[in-house]
Amino acid sequence: MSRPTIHDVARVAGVSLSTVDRVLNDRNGVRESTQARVAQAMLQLGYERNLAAANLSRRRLYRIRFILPAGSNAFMRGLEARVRDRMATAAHESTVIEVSTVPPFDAQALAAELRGLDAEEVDGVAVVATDATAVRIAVQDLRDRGIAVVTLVSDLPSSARQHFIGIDNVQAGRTAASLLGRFCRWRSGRMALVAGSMLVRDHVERRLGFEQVIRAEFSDQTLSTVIEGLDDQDIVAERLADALASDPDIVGVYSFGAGNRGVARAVSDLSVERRPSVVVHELTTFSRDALIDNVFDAVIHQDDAREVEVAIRTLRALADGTPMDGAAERIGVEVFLRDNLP
Amino acid sequence: MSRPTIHDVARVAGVSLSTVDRVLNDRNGVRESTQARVAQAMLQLGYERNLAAANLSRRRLYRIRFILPAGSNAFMRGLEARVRDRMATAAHESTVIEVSTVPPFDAQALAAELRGLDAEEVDGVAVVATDATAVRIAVQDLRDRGIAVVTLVSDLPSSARQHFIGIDNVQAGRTAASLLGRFCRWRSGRMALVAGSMLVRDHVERRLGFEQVIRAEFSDQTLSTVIEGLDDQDIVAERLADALASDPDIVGVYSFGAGNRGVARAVSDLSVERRPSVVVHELTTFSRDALIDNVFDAVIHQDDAREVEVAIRTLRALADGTPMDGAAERIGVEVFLRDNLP
DNA sequence: GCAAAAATGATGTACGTTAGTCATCAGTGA
DNA sequence: TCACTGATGACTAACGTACATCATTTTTGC
Repeated sequence: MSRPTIHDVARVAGVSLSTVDRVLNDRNGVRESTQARVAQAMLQLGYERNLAAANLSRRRLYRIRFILPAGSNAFMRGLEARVRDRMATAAHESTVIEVSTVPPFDAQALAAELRGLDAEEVDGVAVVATDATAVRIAVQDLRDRGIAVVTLVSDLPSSARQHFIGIDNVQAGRTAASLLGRFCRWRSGRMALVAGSMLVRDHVERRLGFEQVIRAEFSDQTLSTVIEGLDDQDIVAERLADALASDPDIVGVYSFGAGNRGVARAVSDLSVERRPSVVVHELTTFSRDALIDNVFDAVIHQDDAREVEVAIRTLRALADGTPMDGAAERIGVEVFLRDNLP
Repeated sequence: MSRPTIHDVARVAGVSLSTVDRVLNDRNGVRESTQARVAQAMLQLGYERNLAAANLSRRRLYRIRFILPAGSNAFMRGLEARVRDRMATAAHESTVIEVSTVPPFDAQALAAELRGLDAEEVDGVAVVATDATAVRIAVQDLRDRGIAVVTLVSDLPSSARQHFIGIDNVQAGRTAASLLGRFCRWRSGRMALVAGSMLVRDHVERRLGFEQVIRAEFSDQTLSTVIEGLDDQDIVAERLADALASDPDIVGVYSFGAGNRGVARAVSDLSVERRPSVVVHELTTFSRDALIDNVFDAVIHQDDAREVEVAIRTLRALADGTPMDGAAERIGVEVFLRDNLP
């Protein structure tokens, strides 16, 4: 009828409740042979521990820490807002969420923050990683101290982090190229790229993916040099406007850093026939409006609320030792046009 | 420190545990004035009942029934598979999922199935609705008997269902047009539409959305008459091939019913220069491969696994009387190109 | 075959809530 | 003043698990 309990396991294995408990929470002092008998009984009954009851009994709290870069980056501030939104409902699921911010692009500061975490106070960490050896070491150290670690938005490859929750930026760049290539298939010309800073790994990957696809699939399009906008809308506006003025063959623009406002300004000065197709990153109130006004053609997006949700679920599962369905929790590269806006 | 319990509420309100319990589970026999005192104490403490403990105590089971159309429709069979995938893990969350299928497009059969549901056996129903008055009445009847109802994939507007979980098909059609319009912006011509059966509400809506956007935004494109493929790949292949042969101006194809294999066959016979841009619905192993082979340009998709997940969460929340975050649970119109495939 | 050590059992309390029984008390109408 | 009703409190067992303590049994080493 209903699910078997430890009582059933004890009965079937012919041992006492205490022994089942000892096996289940692997305390010492149980003979191998009886352990096997208990395990066998569990298997036979299909016993699975009732997590709700267990957590109630041991007053378990999942203590999760988000570590995000400080600063004015709109995406990060949005992400932080999503985390804070989630804190209230997390309480109902006996999880406590804390957020801390560290100076952006500062590996030492991040590593120090990670080192400061205490296993007595934190079960798991979701961190927007800065790619550096100091950080890798700090992550390994956290794991050694029994703290679960997932990277969020920016990965830290070949480190001890247990999962990465974010989009594949090469794929994002490829997707942008796939869109722009099709948008401009029947009027070949040049594609302009607007980067934030090419020092950021994510941006390098996006560019890489973009160029891969343009070269392989849309070889009648050429690539112009990359405009570095430094994530500043005024610089973006100026440099992109210059490029568009001096090169009338630009038929597509892919901007993969911040500074969407600058892109919009540069583009909307042009007459409609001369306007390039434009693909940018991150859906915000601004980029949304720009889509509706037909200034942008498409926006590549990652769902920050979902990333937060998945991070929490993943860290809880890691704390419980529960398996996770990786496929279901995957964060995809989303495409928004003016007509499928949420 | 930790969350307040009913004990705290009792102490603050100056009443016994029993009385708090009476108020909480609104049993009768509590004076208005004391009810108010208890309510006040809860407010003051920010008390929120521990659902896990409550459910443990009352051995609550969430019993959820999915009702899907039978038949060979690939999307529905995929959906059913997702539901069955979810059944195992649902057990850990004290929810029991059942599935039943009814003859497709048969309002009477669906209504009868709904009528047969007993509130003693089911807490909530997720139903792929067939749009008919008999079904509306049956839904109202379910609600009257205290059973929660959500519609899945196909809505039943102006009925008593509490939520709709699925995509907006007008939006899906608009999105397809937005894509195809941009894909073909620099070579105007004719857009071919391939429907399943125009008797299905979803298909009507998709066509509507598509035509809206083409007319309003891409007025240099014309629309050819709709090809009815009857969700049969052979018919689709034949009729679409005919249309393409007789009308060399077809630059775009939007297929919004089943029969993707037929579309692929008709299109891939053409030389590359004459090939139209193609947008179809639903990501499957087949449409996935067709994207990779550049036979299809884009696939409009709804995430069935997510729909199942959201349906379960929604029905549980309805059973608990817990509020739901509608925005977070929204099902969006997804766009897949060959480069952002999962 | 004995003592020591290891393994197991028995039992109780707790987690926060539900749900029941029974006793008590204040207020009501007659 | 009596009997009655409605409101309230006190107490208990349960849900499935964790964890601690102490008693008892079995196994080991010699």
